[in-house]
Amino acid sequence: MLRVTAIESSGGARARRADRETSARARDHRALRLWLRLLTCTQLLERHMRNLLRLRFGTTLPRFDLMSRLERYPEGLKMKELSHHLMVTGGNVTGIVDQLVSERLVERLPEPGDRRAFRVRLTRVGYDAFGKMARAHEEWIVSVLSGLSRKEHAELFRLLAKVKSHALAITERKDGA
Amino acid sequence: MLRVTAIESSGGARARRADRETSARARDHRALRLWLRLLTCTQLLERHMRNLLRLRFGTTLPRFDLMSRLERYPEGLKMKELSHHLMVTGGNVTGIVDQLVSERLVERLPEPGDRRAFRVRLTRVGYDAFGKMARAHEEWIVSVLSGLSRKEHAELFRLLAKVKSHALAITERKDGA
DNA sequence: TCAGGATACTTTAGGCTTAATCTATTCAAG
DNA sequence: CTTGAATAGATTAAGCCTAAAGTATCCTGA
Repeated sequence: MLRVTAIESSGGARARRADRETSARARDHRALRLWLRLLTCTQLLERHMRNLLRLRFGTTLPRFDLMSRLERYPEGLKMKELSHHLMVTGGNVTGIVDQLVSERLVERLPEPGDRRAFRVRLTRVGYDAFGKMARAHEEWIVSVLSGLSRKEHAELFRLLAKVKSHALAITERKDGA
Repeated sequence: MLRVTAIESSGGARARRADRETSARARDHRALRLWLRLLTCTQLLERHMRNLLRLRFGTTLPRFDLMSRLERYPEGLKMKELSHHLMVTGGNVTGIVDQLVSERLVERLPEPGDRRAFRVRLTRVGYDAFGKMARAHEEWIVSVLSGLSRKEHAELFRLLAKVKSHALAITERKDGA
C-alpha cells in the first residue's frame, strides 16, 4: 500500500508512539517508491535500447551485451568468464553464443590445456558489426543522460555505488549464513 | 570501449581539438558507466527479490507485481489497465493472469456494459497471500536501501526523476517524429 | 441499419532466463 | 595409477516477454 499516512499532531506518549510508527511507515514508503523509480528508469532505458537494436540492427540486447564484453578482450573469454561478467547462468551463455556463432559473429576456439573449456572470441565480421551498434548505443545513452549536469552525473553515480555495495553486502551476508 | 583516454598536455589548436575530443569521449565514458551501474543496481535488487519470492513464497516477481497493483484497486482493474500500469504487453498480462486465476489468487469478473472486457480482482485468498509477501518485500527493500541517509534518499529520488522524465521526452519525441 | 474502423483481449512464434540435471574432463589424495 | 570430488559446458523444462496476427465486440457516421 503506497498511500501516505496522515501525521498526528497532538503531544503525549501515545502521540509520540504514533509519530514513530508514522515516520517508520513514511520511510518504508519512501524506500518502496525509490525502488520503483529505479526499476522504472532502468526499464525505460532498456526498452528503448532493445527497440533500437531490433529496428536498426536486427539484434537483441543480450547479444549486444555479450559482444560488448568480448570486444574488450581480443584474446577471447571462456564461457565461465562470460557468464560471470554478464551476471547470468552458464546455460544462458550457451544459448546466446550458439546464436552468435550461427550468425558468424563470434567463434569458439579450443582452450589449450583444458579440453573441457574453450575461448569465445569476436570474428572480424563481429568486430565490425559491433562497432556500428556500439556507436549508436553510446550516442543514445549519452543523449538520454544529458538531462543531468556533470555534477548530478557524479552524484548519481556515487549514490548508485552506495546502493550497489550495500546490496552486495546484504546478499552475501545472507548467502553465507 | 570503456578505456579512459589519456589527456594531452601541450597547447595550440591541434591540442585544443584533441582536448575537446578527449573530454567528449570522457563524457561518453561517464554516461556509459552510469548506465551500466544503474543496470547493475536494478539487477542486483531484482535478482534478490526474485529469490526471496521463489524460496519463501513459491511465486515470481511478475506475479507479485501484478497482485501488488491489484491490491491498490479493490474494485479491480481491466486487462488493458493492468498492461499499462505494469508497462508490459497485453499478451503478457493474459498469461500471468491465467496463472493467478488457476491458483485462485485473482478472479476475472465481467465488465458491465462491455462484453469484450473484464475486471481482474484479488480474491480473499489472494489478498491474504499478497499481504504476507508484501511485508517481506518491503522489509527487504527498506533494509537494502538503508545504506543511504534520508537526504541521499531524496537526492537519488530526484535524480532518477530527472532521468525518467528526460528519457520519456526523448522516447516520445522519436515516437512522434 | 450496417459497414468500417477502433478497441479489448487472446494466440502464436520466437527469444531470454533460470534452476536442475547431465556429460566430459581435470585434479588431488591415497 | 585409481578413485572421487570439483569444474566447464550443454541440456531440459518451465516461466517471462515481445511483436504480430487473430477474434469478438463496440462505436460512429452515412
